[in-house]
Amino acid sequence: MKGKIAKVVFNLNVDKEFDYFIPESMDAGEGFRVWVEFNRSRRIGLITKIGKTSKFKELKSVLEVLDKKPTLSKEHINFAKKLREKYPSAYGEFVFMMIPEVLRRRKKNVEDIPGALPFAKPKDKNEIFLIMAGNISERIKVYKEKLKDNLKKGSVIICLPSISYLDFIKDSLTKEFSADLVVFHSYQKSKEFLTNWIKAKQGKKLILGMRGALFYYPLDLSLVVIEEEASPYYFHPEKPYYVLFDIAYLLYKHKSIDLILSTDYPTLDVFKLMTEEKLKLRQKERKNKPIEIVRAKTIVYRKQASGLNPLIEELIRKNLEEDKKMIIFYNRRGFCSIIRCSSCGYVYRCPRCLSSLKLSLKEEKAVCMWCNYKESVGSLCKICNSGYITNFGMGIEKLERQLSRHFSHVKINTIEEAAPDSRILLSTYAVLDSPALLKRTGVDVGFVLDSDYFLSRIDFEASLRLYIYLKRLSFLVKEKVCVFTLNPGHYLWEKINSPWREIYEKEVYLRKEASLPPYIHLAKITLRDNDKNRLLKKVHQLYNILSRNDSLNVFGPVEEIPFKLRGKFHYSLIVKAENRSILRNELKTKVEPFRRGSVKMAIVLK
DNA sequence: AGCACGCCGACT
DNA sequence: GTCGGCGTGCTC
Repeated sequence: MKGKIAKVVFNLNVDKEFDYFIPESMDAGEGFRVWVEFNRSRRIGLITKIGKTSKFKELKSVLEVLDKKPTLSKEHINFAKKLREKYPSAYGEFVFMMIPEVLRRRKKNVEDIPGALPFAKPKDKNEIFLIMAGNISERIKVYKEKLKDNLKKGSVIICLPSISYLDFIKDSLTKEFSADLVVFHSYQKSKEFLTNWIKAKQGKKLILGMRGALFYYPLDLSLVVIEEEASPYYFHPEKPYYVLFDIAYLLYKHKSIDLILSTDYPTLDVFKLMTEEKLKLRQKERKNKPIEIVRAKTIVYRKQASGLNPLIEELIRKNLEEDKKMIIFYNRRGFCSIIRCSSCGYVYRCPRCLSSLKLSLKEEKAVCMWCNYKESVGSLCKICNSGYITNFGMGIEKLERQLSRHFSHVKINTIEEAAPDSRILLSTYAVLDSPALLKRTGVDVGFVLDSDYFLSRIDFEASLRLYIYLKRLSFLVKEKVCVFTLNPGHYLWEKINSPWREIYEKEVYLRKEASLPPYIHLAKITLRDNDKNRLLKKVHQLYNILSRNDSLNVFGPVEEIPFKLRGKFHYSLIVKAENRSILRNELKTKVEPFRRGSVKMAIVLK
């Protein structure tokens, strides 16, 4: 067929362009959204290309052109194509990632989409910087000048791990920058988001957003900053999967932008880039306080009596005498780990997650730590009605109570309830993911009671994560950190107070020896479904399909933690490959077609 | 993503 | 026989 032919993509898991005939009367080109008939229904497509011929004999006509000016520029369409080549998702899915939600689905005309900006002039030289300092304010000081320079030339995007960082960074930047600020986040109303998107297109903007913001980059983009570069939020496990750093790196390569990775401690991948001299390090001196490793025979409990470990008790007493303020880390929320009837043995479990419920004293209820299901617990068993409900295991609320008994003259609280006169605070590790709260409360000494919680996990990233947590803590305390461990021979402890590079070098060496990222590529595929047998059948099928490829190493299936969440069971397969494009092709051709029926899938790429 | 088509086991 | 779940293929 001949005439003016539009190559159209859809927001579907179909990695193809479809040809449509553009009637003479219509004005449409690359980047325009169109309303077309597709497989017995009507939907929005986006024109990626205009052609003169099609190998199809009968083409359907474009029903309506939805834009007066292109929604996406040619550059954006090409960028979607690059992403398609890198990741297993479809062309159209990436194309539609780049336009706001309102323009994706509804048949909605937008009158005032401004025309595309001209291409930004490629820079003569562009660079990657790794900025390392203990907190965001310090890091902003380091890259502030770079930010100003780049804003003179074009737009800058700062990516944040989560919305909790937004207000802080907005405040600290607006004081210093007169540039127009645009904020993107997924809680914005669609109309507001669209307005911001249009505003960002006009150029020379300072754009703040989460991981998704990079997909909406303006054509004059000059610099991308990734704040908290090591945050797990930057690995997007749902469709379309991507790793934020990869996308920023693609922009660095093909668009010649500058890239700033800002963090207290980097991912191992970024460290590897550093050793290969592919980036420049700007490091601010940090005064980390010493970390002491204390060998413990039992943690928290004394073997027999239900009392505190005498070692810990003694340390706390000593520090109280010296008028020190302390924080104690113990990674179990709630009061206990199991609630059981001592008469019939019934254990309170979450009906949706299969996990045992924990007692929460504040709410006087049994709570599921995974899905927040709550249930009242009386003093009598709800099954046999004959008695004693007892609880087992240690949670921070129980620890708080025990400490209060031992040291009744001082104020002891969890960190969320910290008061100015609290002498001992209790916390889980979660607070170290955004340590602002900890910084505000200010403590002298930190105790880490269950470091082994991390070291015993079958997770190749767990020990580096523990290292980062401990270092963060040692940066925030005024005096020192005491870490209790049952495992004093662990390699982490040898160099815990050495310069950070040494532990990273050791970790890199171990990863190389064990064939783990960043030396190989890894995908963790998690399947979920409410029918356990159907799910198991599926996951074994997938295992068999993937095992046939000799260039892949497939492990599993393993039960995820939590195994059952909100009624859905979770199984994972780990796939390792030396070659990234082989892995990508297998995910695209073997794993993606598997995404059918009720079984749902998430993939984390490393 | 939807939707049709076709295969196979269950059941009035 | 025929109803329905589910695997497979297709959409310009």
